[in-house]
Amino acid sequence: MVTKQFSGLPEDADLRRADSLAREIFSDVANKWALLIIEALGERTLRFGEIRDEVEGISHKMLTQNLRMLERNGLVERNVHPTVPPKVEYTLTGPGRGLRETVDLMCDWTQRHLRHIETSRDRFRP
Amino acid sequence: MVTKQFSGLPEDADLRRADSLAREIFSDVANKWALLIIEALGERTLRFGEIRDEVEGISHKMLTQNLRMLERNGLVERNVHPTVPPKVEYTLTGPGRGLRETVDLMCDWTQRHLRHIETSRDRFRP
DNA sequence: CGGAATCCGTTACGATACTG
DNA sequence: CAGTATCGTAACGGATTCCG
Repeated sequence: MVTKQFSGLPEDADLRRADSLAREIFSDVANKWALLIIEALGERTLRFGEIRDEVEGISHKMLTQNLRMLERNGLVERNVHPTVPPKVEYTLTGPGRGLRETVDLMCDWTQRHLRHIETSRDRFRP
Repeated sequence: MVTKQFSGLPEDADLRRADSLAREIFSDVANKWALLIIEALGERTLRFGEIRDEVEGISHKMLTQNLRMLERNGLVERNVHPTVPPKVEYTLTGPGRGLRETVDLMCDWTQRHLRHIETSRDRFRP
């Protein structure tokens, strides 16, 4: 994606734009908290507090921050119920579920290689 | 993966260990630079400088740092040729190539949703 | 050329407190 | 309950320099 080389020609202008957009999105999405939130949501609709309970170790602040980012990119849908106390629900959108599939695979990969990585770490001498 | 709830029973001890190990690995791997390096390597063997040229925007420091981390986790193999000037080559290991497949999918996903995300961003009012 | 170490500004992040 | 704001600290990350 990001590894293309461009000439100075004006025709490349939109290619450059697409490429830097791709990089932006990738940077947004390729981070620990975002991926764990997406994984936690899965096919379900969860409230703010429920996500916080699922994603262990995440702080209130990081959760809101990442949820806003995911919403901005159209990967999660935010539904506010005007009740008191407030109830806010989050759901993955179509594209969000698509991304989730790749995160699933990454989690599977992690599980499959726990042992290999553990022993590799033990062997590793800087 | 990370979303399990444990009781206080001693039998859960190794489950906890595996879980926290999984989290560690996930945190290592789910970051922008690591994934871009893995993507850049692909099936090829590349020298340090070649990777730096492929992964645009990465600094000398971030590259060495992430390569060390990937090596420690057994995802890349590092080969030093004792010449002068030195020549150091990096290749994905088996597990590394496995992870790369999931990164490929994530890159594909990014490309497929460029437009959707772009318009979602335009619409988004905080 | 690749790597380590240094300096230093920027961001990430947690803790806390306050609002509707 | 969810969100915003503020503050302090720790980690990130870039630029630079020196070494094999």
